[in-house]
This record gives sequence, C-alpha cells and structure tokens, in this order.
Amino acid sequence: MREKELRRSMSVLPIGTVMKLTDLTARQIRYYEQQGLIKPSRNEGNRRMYSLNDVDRLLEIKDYLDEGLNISGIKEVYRKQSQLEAEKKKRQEKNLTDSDVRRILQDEFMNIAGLKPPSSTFNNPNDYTKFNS
DNA sequence: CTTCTAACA
DNA sequence: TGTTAGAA
Repeated sequence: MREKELRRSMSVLPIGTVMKLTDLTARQIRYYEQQGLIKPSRNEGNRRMYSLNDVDRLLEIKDYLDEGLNISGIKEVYRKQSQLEAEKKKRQEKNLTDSDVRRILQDEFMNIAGLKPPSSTFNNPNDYTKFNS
C-alpha cells in the first residue's frame, strides 16, 4: 500500500486542472502556496505541477476557510499536526529499539545460563520470571 | 491556448 | 481576492 502513496504524491496536474477539481481561482491556489500551505513542483517550463495530495490539501484548506479559520489558523493546524506525527514516529522508533534491546538481553542471559529459551518466554518478552531461579 | 510574475483604477 | 499586462 506504499505504492499508492507514491502515486498520490506525484506532481502531474497543471493548475488549470486543479482549478476545476477544487473550484478555486489560480490566484487563490498560488496565494496558498505563498503561505506555505502547499508546495507544488515546477516542470521544465516553470509551470506548477500538483499532486493528488496537493488537491486534497487545497480542498481541506477550502473547508477550513468555510469553517471560519483564517490562513494563520490553518497554518497552526498543520504545524501542530506535523509535530504530533513527528512525536509518533519517535515513539515508534524508540519502541523498536527497546524491543531489540530486550531480545539481545535475553540472548545474553540464555548464553550465560546455557539454557534453551522456553517458548512461553518468546511469546512474552516482558516475562523474565523463568530466569529468576 | 495556458500559465507565470508583478502590480493596482 | 479580483484583475490585468506582458512575457514564456
């Protein structure tokens, strides 16, 4: 399912198509870009090329605007959203690291004790009771 | 013909 | 945000 995300991030739509898809004027689309809300790529002729994700983002921006939020308010939303995702990723990385450490630690114990690991211990890495004797 | 930048009766 | 001029 990662291939799908890759396609959604491909910049292949000219501003004219995005205008029809979002019902926004070129002026508005370019303005939101200036505000850093979207970052379309440019083709060989310096023309903006948008991705499906950009279109979704623009549609989202339009909704926020209708809900009464101003540009700075929308910026805040995305700013906080990015930080939450960053923290989430760090947590995941830390958990994976802890998991690795636990597995390595268990291997160490097994070697020192010259024991073969009980299957129940593998099913629950947090259970060290088998090693307390 | 489409899009870009810059500017404002 | 709209609109427009001149260039690409």
